[in-house]
Amino acid sequence: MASTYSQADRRSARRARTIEDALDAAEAIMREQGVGGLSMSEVARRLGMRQPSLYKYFSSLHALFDALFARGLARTDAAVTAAIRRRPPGVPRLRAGARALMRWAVENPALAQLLYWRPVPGFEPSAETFAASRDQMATVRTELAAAAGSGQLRAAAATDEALLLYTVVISGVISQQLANEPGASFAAGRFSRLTDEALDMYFARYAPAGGTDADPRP
Amino acid sequence: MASTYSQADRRSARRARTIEDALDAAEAIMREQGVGGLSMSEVARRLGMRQPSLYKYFSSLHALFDALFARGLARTDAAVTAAIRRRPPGVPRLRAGARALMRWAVENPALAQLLYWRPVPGFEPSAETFAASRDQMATVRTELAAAAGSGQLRAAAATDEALLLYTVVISGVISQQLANEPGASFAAGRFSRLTDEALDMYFARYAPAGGTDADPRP
DNA sequence: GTCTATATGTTGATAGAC
DNA sequence: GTCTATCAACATATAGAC
Repeated sequence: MASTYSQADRRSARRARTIEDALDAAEAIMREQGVGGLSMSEVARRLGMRQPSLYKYFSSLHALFDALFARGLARTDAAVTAAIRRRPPGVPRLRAGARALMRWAVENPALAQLLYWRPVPGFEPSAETFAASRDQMATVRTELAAAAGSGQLRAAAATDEALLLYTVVISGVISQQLANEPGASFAAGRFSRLTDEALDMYFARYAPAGGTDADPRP
Repeated sequence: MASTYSQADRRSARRARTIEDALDAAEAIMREQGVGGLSMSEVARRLGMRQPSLYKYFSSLHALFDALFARGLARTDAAVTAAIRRRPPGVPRLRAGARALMRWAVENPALAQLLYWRPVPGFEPSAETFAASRDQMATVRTELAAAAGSGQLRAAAATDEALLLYTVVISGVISQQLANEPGASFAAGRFSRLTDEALDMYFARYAPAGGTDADPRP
Protein backbone atom coordinates (compact mmCIF):
# COMPACT_ATOMS: atom_id res chain seq x y z
CA MET A 1 0.00 0.00 0.00
CA ALA A 2 3.00 2.27 0.39
CA SER A 3 3.19 3.07 -3.28
CA THR A 4 -0.51 3.93 -3.47
CA TYR A 5 -0.17 6.23 -0.52
CA SER A 6 2.77 8.05 -1.98
CA GLN A 7 1.08 8.36 -5.31
CA ALA A 8 -1.92 10.07 -3.75
CA ASP A 9 0.52 12.22 -1.88
CA ARG A 10 2.22 13.33 -5.03
CA ARG A 11 -1.12 13.97 -6.63
CA SER A 12 -2.28 16.28 -3.90
CA ALA A 13 1.06 18.00 -3.79
CA ARG A 14 0.82 18.63 -7.48
CA ARG A 15 -2.66 19.97 -7.05
CA ALA A 16 -1.54 22.30 -4.30
CA ARG A 17 1.23 23.54 -6.51
CA THR A 18 -1.12 24.25 -9.38
CA ILE A 19 -3.26 26.28 -7.03
CA GLU A 20 -0.26 28.28 -5.90
CA ASP A 21 0.72 28.86 -9.51
CA ALA A 22 -2.77 30.07 -10.28
CA LEU A 23 -2.68 32.50 -7.37
CA ASP A 24 0.72 33.74 -8.49
CA ALA A 25 -0.62 34.36 -11.98
CA ALA A 26 -3.69 36.08 -10.57
CA GLU A 27 -1.52 38.39 -8.51
CA ALA A 28 0.53 39.29 -11.56
CA ILE A 29 -2.57 40.06 -13.56
CA MET A 30 -3.93 42.34 -10.85
CA ARG A 31 -0.59 44.08 -10.59
CA GLU A 32 -0.50 44.71 -14.33
CA GLN A 33 -4.13 45.46 -15.09
CA GLY A 34 -5.65 46.37 -11.78
CA VAL A 35 -7.84 44.28 -9.54
CA GLY A 36 -10.75 44.57 -11.92
CA GLY A 37 -8.69 43.12 -14.73
CA LEU A 38 -8.55 39.68 -13.17
CA SER A 39 -10.39 36.93 -15.01
CA MET A 40 -10.50 33.17 -14.97
CA SER A 41 -9.68 33.16 -18.66
CA GLU A 42 -6.47 35.10 -18.27
CA VAL A 43 -5.29 33.01 -15.35
CA ALA A 44 -5.90 29.83 -17.30
CA ARG A 45 -4.11 31.31 -20.29
CA ARG A 46 -1.01 32.01 -18.27
CA LEU A 47 -1.02 28.53 -16.81
CA GLY A 48 -1.12 27.07 -20.31
CA MET A 49 -4.46 25.58 -19.44
CA ARG A 50 -7.91 25.82 -20.97
CA GLN A 51 -10.28 28.02 -19.08
CA PRO A 52 -12.81 25.33 -18.10
CA SER A 53 -10.05 23.29 -16.49
CA LEU A 54 -9.43 26.02 -13.97
CA TYR A 55 -12.86 25.37 -12.51
CA LYS A 56 -11.47 22.15 -11.07
CA TYR A 57 -9.41 24.34 -8.75
CA PHE A 58 -11.66 27.33 -8.19
CA SER A 59 -15.39 26.89 -8.42
CA SER A 60 -15.97 30.50 -9.50
CA LEU A 61 -14.30 33.83 -9.95
CA HIS A 62 -15.48 34.80 -6.49
CA ALA A 63 -13.79 31.74 -5.04
CA LEU A 64 -10.58 32.84 -6.69
CA PHE A 65 -10.90 36.29 -5.13
CA ASP A 66 -11.54 34.72 -1.77
CA ALA A 67 -8.41 32.60 -2.05
CA LEU A 68 -6.45 35.72 -2.95
CA PHE A 69 -7.91 37.58 0.02
CA ALA A 70 -6.92 34.73 2.30
CA ARG A 71 -3.45 34.69 0.81
CA GLY A 72 -3.14 38.41 1.44
CA LEU A 73 -4.12 37.97 5.05
CA ALA A 74 -1.67 35.12 5.53
CA ARG A 75 1.12 37.12 3.92
CA THR A 76 0.52 40.23 5.99
CA ASP A 77 0.28 38.07 9.07
CA ALA A 78 3.61 36.44 8.29
CA ALA A 79 5.26 39.78 7.58
CA VAL A 80 3.98 41.33 10.79
CA THR A 81 4.74 38.29 12.91
CA ALA A 82 8.30 38.15 11.65
CA ALA A 83 8.74 41.86 12.29
CA ILE A 84 7.57 41.86 15.89
CA ARG A 85 9.32 38.64 16.91
CA ARG A 86 11.60 39.17 19.87
CA ARG A 87 10.45 42.72 20.29
CA PRO A 88 9.10 43.74 23.67
CA PRO A 89 5.31 44.01 23.90
CA GLY A 90 3.51 47.29 23.46
CA VAL A 91 4.78 50.23 21.47
CA PRO A 92 7.85 48.55 19.96
CA ARG A 93 5.68 45.79 18.54
CA LEU A 94 3.02 48.21 17.36
CA ARG A 95 5.62 50.28 15.61
CA ALA A 96 7.44 47.37 14.02
CA GLY A 97 4.18 45.75 12.97
CA ALA A 98 2.87 48.90 11.35
CA ARG A 99 6.12 49.43 9.47
CA ALA A 100 6.12 45.85 8.24
CA LEU A 101 2.53 46.13 7.12
CA MET A 102 3.13 49.32 5.19
CA ARG A 103 6.21 47.95 3.52
CA TRP A 104 4.36 44.81 2.56
CA ALA A 105 1.45 46.79 1.12
CA VAL A 106 3.73 48.92 -1.04
CA GLU A 107 5.54 45.86 -2.31
CA ASN A 108 2.32 43.91 -2.92
CA PRO A 109 -0.08 46.53 -4.21
CA ALA A 110 -2.43 44.08 -5.86
CA LEU A 111 -3.22 42.09 -2.74
CA ALA A 112 -3.13 45.24 -0.63
CA GLN A 113 -5.86 46.84 -2.69
CA LEU A 114 -7.95 43.75 -2.28
CA LEU A 115 -7.47 43.87 1.50
CA TYR A 116 -7.74 47.58 2.17
CA TRP A 117 -10.07 48.89 -0.47
CA ARG A 118 -13.28 47.44 -1.86
CA PRO A 119 -12.49 47.15 -5.52
CA VAL A 120 -14.58 44.18 -6.58
CA PRO A 121 -18.31 44.87 -6.80
CA GLY A 122 -20.26 42.20 -4.99
CA PHE A 123 -17.28 40.46 -3.53
CA GLU A 124 -17.04 40.00 0.20
CA PRO A 125 -14.62 37.60 1.83
CA SER A 126 -16.14 34.39 3.13
CA ALA A 127 -16.93 33.99 6.81
CA GLU A 128 -13.80 32.06 7.70
CA THR A 129 -11.56 34.40 5.75
CA PHE A 130 -13.16 37.33 7.49
CA ALA A 131 -12.61 35.70 10.87
CA ALA A 132 -8.87 35.67 10.23
CA SER A 133 -9.10 39.38 9.58
CA ARG A 134 -10.74 39.92 12.94
CA ASP A 135 -7.98 37.96 14.62
CA GLN A 136 -5.44 40.43 13.35
CA MET A 137 -7.38 43.30 14.82
CA ALA A 138 -7.52 41.47 18.13
CA THR A 139 -3.74 41.25 18.15
CA VAL A 140 -3.42 44.99 17.74
CA ARG A 141 -5.91 45.51 20.52
CA THR A 142 -3.85 43.28 22.77
CA GLU A 143 -0.67 45.20 22.10
CA LEU A 144 -2.39 48.52 22.71
CA ALA A 145 -3.64 47.19 26.03
CA ALA A 146 -0.13 46.00 26.88
CA ALA A 147 1.25 49.43 26.08
CA ALA A 148 -1.36 51.08 28.27
CA GLY A 149 -0.92 48.56 31.08
CA SER A 150 2.84 48.97 31.20
CA GLY A 151 2.78 52.74 31.17
CA GLN A 152 4.27 53.09 27.70
CA LEU A 153 1.09 54.84 26.67
CA ARG A 154 -1.77 56.49 28.49
CA ALA A 155 -4.76 54.41 29.49
CA ALA A 156 -6.65 55.96 26.59
CA ALA A 157 -4.60 53.76 24.26
CA ALA A 158 -6.67 50.78 25.36
CA THR A 159 -9.85 52.06 23.76
CA ASP A 160 -11.72 51.53 20.53
CA GLU A 161 -10.83 55.03 19.48
CA ALA A 162 -7.13 54.28 19.71
CA LEU A 163 -7.54 51.04 17.80
CA LEU A 164 -9.48 52.68 15.00
CA LEU A 165 -7.11 55.64 14.78
CA TYR A 166 -4.22 53.19 14.46
CA THR A 167 -5.85 51.65 11.40
CA VAL A 168 -6.68 55.11 10.06
CA VAL A 169 -3.03 56.16 10.10
CA ILE A 170 -1.81 52.94 8.53
CA SER A 171 -4.44 52.81 5.85
CA GLY A 172 -3.95 56.51 5.15
CA VAL A 173 -0.29 56.05 4.31
CA ILE A 174 -0.99 52.94 2.28
CA SER A 175 -3.87 54.46 0.37
CA GLN A 176 -2.09 57.64 -0.52
CA GLN A 177 1.02 55.82 -1.61
CA LEU A 178 -0.79 53.28 -3.75
CA ALA A 179 -3.14 55.81 -5.30
CA ASN A 180 -0.65 58.55 -6.08
CA GLU A 181 2.65 56.80 -6.68
CA PRO A 182 1.73 53.23 -7.54
CA GLY A 183 5.15 52.19 -8.75
CA ALA A 184 7.40 53.69 -6.08
CA SER A 185 9.37 51.57 -3.63
CA PHE A 186 8.80 51.76 0.09
CA ALA A 187 12.04 53.66 0.56
CA ALA A 188 11.40 56.12 -2.27
CA GLY A 189 7.65 56.72 -1.97
CA ARG A 190 6.75 60.22 -0.88
CA PHE A 191 4.11 58.86 1.48
CA SER A 192 5.68 55.59 2.59
CA ARG A 193 8.79 57.56 3.57
CA LEU A 194 6.61 59.31 6.13
CA THR A 195 5.77 56.06 7.87
CA ASP A 196 7.82 56.86 10.98
CA GLU A 197 6.56 60.42 11.18
CA ALA A 198 2.99 59.22 10.89
CA LEU A 199 3.55 56.77 13.69
CA ASP A 200 5.21 59.48 15.79
CA MET A 201 2.10 61.56 15.31
CA TYR A 202 -0.07 58.67 16.45
CA PHE A 203 1.93 57.64 19.50
CA ALA A 204 2.40 61.23 20.63
CA ARG A 205 -1.35 61.42 21.07
CA TYR A 206 -1.21 58.65 23.64
CA ALA A 207 2.11 59.48 25.21
CA PRO A 208 2.13 59.50 29.02
CA ALA A 209 2.08 62.92 30.65
CA GLY A 210 5.53 62.55 32.17
CA GLY A 211 7.19 62.05 28.81
CA THR A 212 9.22 58.93 29.46
CA ASP A 213 11.55 57.26 27.03
CA ALA A 214 9.06 54.47 26.52
CA ASP A 215 8.95 55.05 22.79
CA PRO A 216 12.48 54.85 21.46
CA ARG A 217 12.68 54.84 17.69
CA PRO A 218 14.91 52.13 16.24
CA MET B 1 -31.82 86.72 -35.92
CA ALA B 2 -33.08 86.68 -32.37
CA SER B 3 -35.02 83.50 -32.82
CA THR B 4 -32.06 81.67 -34.34
CA TYR B 5 -29.86 82.73 -31.50
CA SER B 6 -32.29 81.57 -28.88
CA GLN B 7 -32.84 78.31 -30.69
CA ALA B 8 -29.14 77.57 -30.63
CA ASP B 9 -29.16 78.56 -27.02
CA ARG B 10 -31.89 76.10 -26.19
CA ARG B 11 -30.09 73.43 -28.12
CA SER B 12 -26.88 73.81 -26.18
CA ALA B 13 -28.78 74.04 -22.93
CA ARG B 14 -30.50 70.80 -23.76
CA ARG B 15 -27.20 69.21 -24.59
CA ALA B 16 -25.71 70.38 -21.30
CA ARG B 17 -28.64 68.91 -19.47
CA THR B 18 -28.29 65.56 -21.17
CA ILE B 19 -24.65 65.48 -20.12
CA GLU B 20 -25.62 66.20 -16.54
CA ASP B 21 -28.24 63.47 -16.67
CA ALA B 22 -25.66 61.05 -17.98
CA LEU B 23 -23.27 61.92 -15.17
CA ASP B 24 -26.06 61.49 -12.63
CA ALA B 25 -26.83 58.08 -14.03
CA ALA B 26 -23.15 57.15 -14.04
CA GLU B 27 -22.84 58.14 -10.40
CA ALA B 28 -25.83 56.01 -9.50
CA ILE B 29 -24.39 53.02 -11.32
CA MET B 30 -21.07 53.34 -9.52
CA ARG B 31 -22.85 53.66 -6.21
CA GLU B 32 -24.85 50.50 -6.84
CA GLN B 33 -22.32 48.32 -8.60
CA GLY B 34 -18.97 49.80 -7.76
CA VAL B 35 -16.75 51.94 -9.89
CA GLY B 36 -15.82 49.00 -12.07
CA GLY B 37 -19.45 48.37 -12.89
CA LEU B 38 -19.80 51.54 -14.92
CA SER B 39 -20.36 51.07 -18.63
CA MET B 40 -21.50 53.19 -21.55
CA SER B 41 -24.23 50.67 -22.23
CA GLU B 42 -25.78 50.94 -18.80
CA VAL B 43 -25.70 54.72 -18.79
CA ALA B 44 -27.40 54.83 -22.17
CA ARG B 45 -29.96 52.32 -20.98
CA ARG B 46 -30.91 54.49 -18.02
CA LEU B 47 -31.20 57.54 -20.22
CA GLY B 48 -33.59 55.68 -22.50
CA MET B 49 -31.06 56.05 -25.26
CA ARG B 50 -29.24 53.61 -27.52
CA GLN B 51 -25.66 53.05 -26.60
CA PRO B 52 -24.10 54.46 -29.78
CA SER B 53 -25.95 57.75 -29.25
CA LEU B 54 -24.08 58.32 -26.03
CA TYR B 55 -20.87 58.65 -28.02
CA LYS B 56 -22.15 62.01 -29.22
CA TYR B 57 -21.66 63.23 -25.65
CA PHE B 58 -18.67 61.22 -24.49
CA SER B 59 -16.15 60.08 -27.02
CA SER B 60 -15.14 57.03 -24.96
CA LEU B 61 -15.56 55.38 -21.61
CA HIS B 62 -12.39 57.08 -20.47
CA ALA B 63 -13.84 60.45 -21.38
CA LEU B 64 -16.84 59.64 -19.24
CA PHE B 65 -14.57 58.77 -16.31
CA ASP B 66 -12.68 61.99 -16.82
CA ALA B 67 -15.88 64.01 -16.71
CA LEU B 68 -16.83 62.22 -13.51
CA PHE B 69 -13.43 62.92 -12.01
CA ALA B 70 -13.80 66.59 -12.88
CA ARG B 71 -17.27 66.65 -11.37
CA GLY B 72 -15.92 65.11 -8.19
CA LEU B 73 -13.22 67.76 -7.97
CA ALA B 74 -15.72 70.55 -8.55
CA ARG B 75 -18.07 69.14 -5.94
CA THR B 76 -15.38 68.74 -3.29
CA ASP B 77 -14.14 72.19 -4.10
CA ALA B 78 -17.60 73.65 -3.64
CA ALA B 79 -18.11 71.78 -0.38
CA VAL B 80 -14.79 72.88 1.02
CA THR B 81 -15.13 76.46 -0.15
CA ALA B 82 -18.55 76.78 1.43
CA ALA B 83 -17.27 75.31 4.67
CA ILE B 84 -14.30 77.60 5.10
CA ARG B 85 -16.05 80.78 4.03
CA ARG B 86 -15.83 83.49 6.69
CA ARG B 87 -13.56 81.39 8.81
CA PRO B 88 -10.26 82.88 9.83
CA PRO B 89 -7.23 81.64 7.90
CA GLY B 90 -5.05 78.85 9.18
CA VAL B 91 -6.17 76.10 11.50
CA PRO B 92 -9.89 76.95 11.56
CA ARG B 93 -10.03 76.72 7.78
CA LEU B 94 -7.94 73.57 7.69
CA ARG B 95 -10.20 71.95 10.22
CA ALA B 96 -13.44 73.01 8.60
CA GLY B 97 -12.20 72.08 5.16
CA ALA B 98 -11.12 68.62 6.26
CA ARG B 99 -14.43 68.00 7.96
CA ALA B 100 -16.36 69.11 4.91
CA LEU B 101 -14.25 66.92 2.68
CA MET B 102 -14.76 63.84 4.83
CA ARG B 103 -18.46 64.40 5.06
CA TRP B 104 -18.71 64.83 1.33
CA ALA B 105 -16.72 61.66 0.68
CA VAL B 106 -18.96 59.58 2.93
CA GLU B 107 -22.06 60.97 1.28
CA ASN B 108 -20.68 60.53 -2.24
CA PRO B 109 -18.77 57.28 -2.06
CA ALA B 110 -18.77 56.64 -5.78
CA LEU B 111 -17.03 59.86 -6.76
CA ALA B 112 -14.84 59.69 -3.69
CA GLN B 113 -13.46 56.32 -4.69
CA LEU B 114 -12.70 57.69 -8.11
CA LEU B 115 -10.83 60.62 -6.56
CA TYR B 116 -9.01 58.94 -3.71
CA TRP B 117 -8.36 55.43 -4.90
CA ARG B 118 -7.23 54.11 -8.27
CA PRO B 119 -10.04 51.78 -9.16
CA VAL B 120 -10.04 52.00 -12.95
CA PRO B 121 -7.16 50.21 -14.65
CA GLY B 122 -5.53 52.43 -17.21
CA PHE B 123 -7.51 55.52 -16.35
CA GLU B 124 -5.67 58.67 -15.40
CA PRO B 125 -7.34 62.06 -15.29
CA SER B 126 -6.52 64.33 -18.21
CA ALA B 127 -3.95 67.06 -17.83
CA GLU B 128 -6.42 69.87 -17.21
CA THR B 129 -8.44 67.82 -14.76
CA PHE B 130 -5.28 66.94 -12.93
CA ALA B 131 -4.28 70.59 -12.79
CA ALA B 132 -7.44 71.37 -10.85
CA SER B 133 -6.42 68.70 -8.38
CA ARG B 134 -3.06 70.36 -7.90
CA ASP B 135 -4.78 73.66 -7.24
CA GLN B 136 -6.62 72.16 -4.31
CA MET B 137 -3.35 70.98 -2.83
CA ALA B 138 -1.93 74.46 -3.26
CA THR B 139 -4.79 75.87 -1.22
CA VAL B 140 -4.02 73.54 1.65
CA ARG B 141 -0.37 74.49 1.45
CA THR B 142 -1.33 78.14 1.68
CA GLU B 143 -3.44 77.61 4.76
CA LEU B 144 -0.70 75.60 6.44
CA ALA B 145 1.71 78.44 5.73
CA ALA B 146 -0.79 80.91 7.14
CA ALA B 147 -1.13 78.84 10.27
CA ALA B 148 2.62 78.66 10.68
CA GLY B 149 3.11 82.36 9.90
CA SER B 150 0.53 83.48 12.44
CA GLY B 151 1.81 81.28 15.24
CA GLN B 152 -1.20 78.98 15.29
CA LEU B 153 1.15 76.15 14.43
CA ARG B 154 4.88 75.62 14.56
CA ALA B 155 6.98 76.56 11.57
CA ALA B 156 7.21 72.86 10.74
CA ALA B 157 3.59 73.04 9.56
CA ALA B 158 4.78 74.88 6.45
CA THR B 159 6.62 71.88 5.05
CA ASP B 160 5.94 69.14 2.56
CA GLU B 161 5.84 66.65 5.39
CA ALA B 162 2.98 68.49 7.06
CA LEU B 163 1.09 68.77 3.80
CA LEU B 164 1.45 65.08 3.03
CA LEU B 165 0.55 64.03 6.56
CA TYR B 166 -2.59 66.14 6.33
CA THR B 167 -3.68 64.18 3.27
CA VAL B 168 -2.71 60.92 4.96
CA VAL B 169 -5.02 61.58 7.88
CA ILE B 170 -7.92 62.64 5.69
CA SER B 171 -7.58 59.81 3.22
CA GLY B 172 -7.12 57.36 6.08
CA VAL B 173 -10.47 58.20 7.61
CA ILE B 174 -12.18 58.23 4.24
CA SER B 175 -10.64 54.95 3.10
CA GLN B 176 -11.42 53.07 6.26
CA GLN B 177 -14.98 54.32 6.37
CA LEU B 178 -15.72 53.56 2.73
CA ALA B 179 -14.04 50.16 2.78
CA ASN B 180 -15.42 48.85 6.05
CA GLU B 181 -18.80 50.50 6.47
CA PRO B 182 -19.81 51.58 2.98
CA GLY B 183 -23.38 52.40 3.83
CA ALA B 184 -23.00 54.31 7.08
CA SER B 185 -23.76 58.00 7.40
CA PHE B 186 -21.11 60.51 8.37
CA ALA B 187 -22.60 60.86 11.82
CA ALA B 188 -22.94 57.14 12.43
CA GLY B 189 -19.80 55.77 10.80
CA ARG B 190 -17.32 54.28 13.22
CA PHE B 191 -14.45 55.96 11.40
CA SER B 192 -16.05 59.17 10.21
CA ARG B 193 -17.12 59.83 13.80
CA LEU B 194 -13.43 60.02 14.63
CA THR B 195 -12.88 62.91 12.25
CA ASP B 196 -12.32 65.46 15.00
CA GLU B 197 -10.09 63.17 17.00
CA ALA B 198 -8.01 62.43 13.93
CA LEU B 199 -7.61 66.14 13.28
CA ASP B 200 -6.71 66.71 16.94
CA MET B 201 -3.99 64.14 16.54
CA TYR B 202 -2.70 65.90 13.45
CA PHE B 203 -2.72 69.45 14.80
CA ALA B 204 -1.21 68.40 18.11
CA ARG B 205 1.89 67.37 16.20
CA TYR B 206 2.36 70.93 15.00
CA ALA B 207 1.10 72.75 18.08
CA PRO B 208 3.32 75.60 19.27
CA ALA B 209 5.46 74.86 22.31
CA GLY B 210 3.69 77.40 24.49
CA GLY B 211 0.35 75.72 24.04
CA THR B 212 -1.80 78.67 23.06
CA ASP B 213 -5.50 78.60 22.42
CA ALA B 214 -4.90 78.91 18.71
CA ASP B 215 -6.81 75.71 17.95
CA PRO B 216 -10.26 76.02 19.45
CA ARG B 217 -12.64 73.28 18.35
CA PRO B 218 -16.01 74.53 17.11
C1' DG C 1 -8.23 16.52 -14.66
C1' DT C 2 -7.85 17.75 -19.15
C1' DC C 3 -9.89 18.69 -23.32
C1' DT C 4 -13.58 20.42 -27.10
C1' DA C 5 -17.74 22.48 -27.87
C1' DT C 6 -21.11 25.46 -26.68
C1' DA C 7 -24.63 28.38 -24.46
C1' DT C 8 -25.17 32.91 -23.13
C1' DG C 9 -24.04 37.07 -21.96
C1' DT C 10 -21.54 41.33 -21.82
C1' DT C 11 -18.76 45.14 -23.54
C1' DG C 12 -16.55 49.28 -26.51
C1' DA C 13 -16.63 51.15 -30.66
C1' DT C 14 -17.73 52.22 -35.72
C1' DA C 15 -20.50 52.71 -40.20
C1' DG C 16 -24.03 54.68 -42.22
C1' DA C 17 -29.22 55.64 -42.98
C1' DC C 18 -32.48 59.17 -41.67
C1' DG D 1 -28.39 63.51 -32.79
C1' DT D 2 -30.83 59.56 -33.06
C1' DC D 3 -31.37 55.19 -34.79
C1' DT D 4 -30.22 50.12 -36.72
C1' DA D 5 -26.85 46.96 -37.73
C1' DT D 6 -22.72 45.06 -36.87
C1' DC D 7 -17.91 43.79 -35.55
C1' DA D 8 -14.66 41.91 -32.70
C1' DA D 9 -13.49 40.78 -28.21
C1' DC D 10 -14.09 39.29 -24.06
C1' DA D 11 -16.24 37.08 -20.19
C1' DT D 12 -18.56 33.12 -16.88
C1' DA D 13 -20.06 28.86 -16.73
C1' DT D 14 -21.70 24.05 -18.08
C1' DA D 15 -21.95 19.42 -20.67
C1' DG D 16 -19.74 15.65 -21.86
C1' DA D 17 -15.95 12.88 -24.33
C1' DC D 18 -11.56 10.86 -23.20
